[in-house]
Amino acid sequence: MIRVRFAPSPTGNVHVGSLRTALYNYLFAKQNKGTFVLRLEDTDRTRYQEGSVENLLHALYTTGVVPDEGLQLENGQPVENGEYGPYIQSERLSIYKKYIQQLIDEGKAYYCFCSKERLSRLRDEQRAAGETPRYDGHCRNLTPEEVQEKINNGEPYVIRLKLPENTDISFDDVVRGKITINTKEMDDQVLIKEDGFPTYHFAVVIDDHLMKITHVIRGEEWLPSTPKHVYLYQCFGWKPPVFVHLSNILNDDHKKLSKRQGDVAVEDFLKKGYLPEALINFLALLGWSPENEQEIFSMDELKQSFDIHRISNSGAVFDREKLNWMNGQYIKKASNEVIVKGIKPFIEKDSLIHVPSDDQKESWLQKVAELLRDRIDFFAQAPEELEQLLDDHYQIDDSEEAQDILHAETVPILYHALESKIKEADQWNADYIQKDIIKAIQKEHKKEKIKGKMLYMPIRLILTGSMHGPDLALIMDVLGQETCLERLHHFSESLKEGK
RNA sequence: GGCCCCUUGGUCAAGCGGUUAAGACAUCGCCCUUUCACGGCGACUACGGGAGUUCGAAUCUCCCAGGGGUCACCA
Repeated sequence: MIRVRFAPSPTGNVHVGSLRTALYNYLFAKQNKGTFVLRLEDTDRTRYQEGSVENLLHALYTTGVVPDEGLQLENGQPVENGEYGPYIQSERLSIYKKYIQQLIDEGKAYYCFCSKERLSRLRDEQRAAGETPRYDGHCRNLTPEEVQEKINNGEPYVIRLKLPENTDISFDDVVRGKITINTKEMDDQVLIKEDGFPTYHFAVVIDDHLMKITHVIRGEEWLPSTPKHVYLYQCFGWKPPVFVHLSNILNDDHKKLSKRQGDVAVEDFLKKGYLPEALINFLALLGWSPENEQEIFSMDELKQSFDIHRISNSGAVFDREKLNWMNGQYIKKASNEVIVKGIKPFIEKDSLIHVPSDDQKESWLQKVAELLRDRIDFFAQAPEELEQLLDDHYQIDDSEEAQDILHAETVPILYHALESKIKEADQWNADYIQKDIIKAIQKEHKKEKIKGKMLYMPIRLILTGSMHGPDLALIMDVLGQETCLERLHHFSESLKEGK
């Protein structure tokens, strides 16, 4: 039975890199009918940030990376479910206590009373001497009596792992292969901190074992410390899990993806109007590739195709352009409801866009959604795409080409025809506008040769101010009968003033 | 600096000893179209360097270079 886990710290928003790690765990579990556990690693109380658990759960649930066990959401509230709990490390202190005692009794861990000041001085000296900073083993060989005395005196202490000297420790990583590191290169890692909390290195081993985790899929920053974890498994006589270390997601400059260069939190992308499905699809392909050439994957398809053996071993640059393209693909295929829901808040927030009153709002939004679906990559782009069309203070393109079109001799004829057609229109929809207004004008003015570019372009310029834009009938529909007339008159006024 | 990992076009990447070295994004061009967008077609660009092994190497080995990660009582 496959059991995997995602074990973040509650230190803020969920990074897209973390989401990818969670996703890979989730996909691997699902395709093997396994269990995806969510555990909270909150052993550093100083870094805890209010609201991060809610944020975490929200990100996971809206993207569909839903845990089967551990921390879950029920009626909008975080709860813990499962038989291997608690799933929050700060609630497991007594468990760690039991296992650390075993290590001490067996001489595999020891008390250390060195002050942080001494340690820091030691590191500085070592660094200055060009050495790798390491603990010098000062407290490694204290007698039980000495230890007891110091404890009785109330001296603060930590508990360190007693590493064997000059011993190779190896393990197999699914994406990297066999990795061997000698204990000479390792430190007597602190297992229990002065405050009694375990460090990550200790808690992760105890919890993964107790929770029967079979595969540890995590970021590559853990690769160098994995031998410590492997050694701990050996100390307890436990079978280590299979390790899968994922390469980092990088910025354009090939540094670790960071806040400096734009959004990195899942929430940021959701807020900008990226679809969760698209984000998941994009992240899945960032570091994993399918056997065939498929690009667009639903979550179900990912569950089918995902393969931990096809995870790539080099860092991947987070290409926002490609994310945009992919999200655009999802928007094109989305239902009108999804698009309306997505664009609505952005449009309502934009003061330049005149949104019709409530009774017409919904149908208007439907039309706008149809107009935008092929034109935006994510919903936050909706306003800028609409502004040039719907802003009351729009300016008519003053380029030579545009002005030439507007001053063609057929324009006055076209103007009057258009005005009367709009006035007498007894209905208003794209179909009617196309057939009974635009095409009708073309038919009725064959002899003046009002057709093609000289038909569409002046109307477009007069009504939108721009030579570019969506299908004319669609725009006029969205603009509305009244606004079209207003703009028509506004144009004729400006013409009179200009002359 | 020590240790570990990585290295195919600008980006994501396929490739597992013999290929014209896929595909996608981006870029550019053409087509479609009233315009823009969408879509279609096409072009452009890649095996970090050097030694081996081999009849043959992007694929195997070694060295070098570059990049990244890590060296906390943070995860």
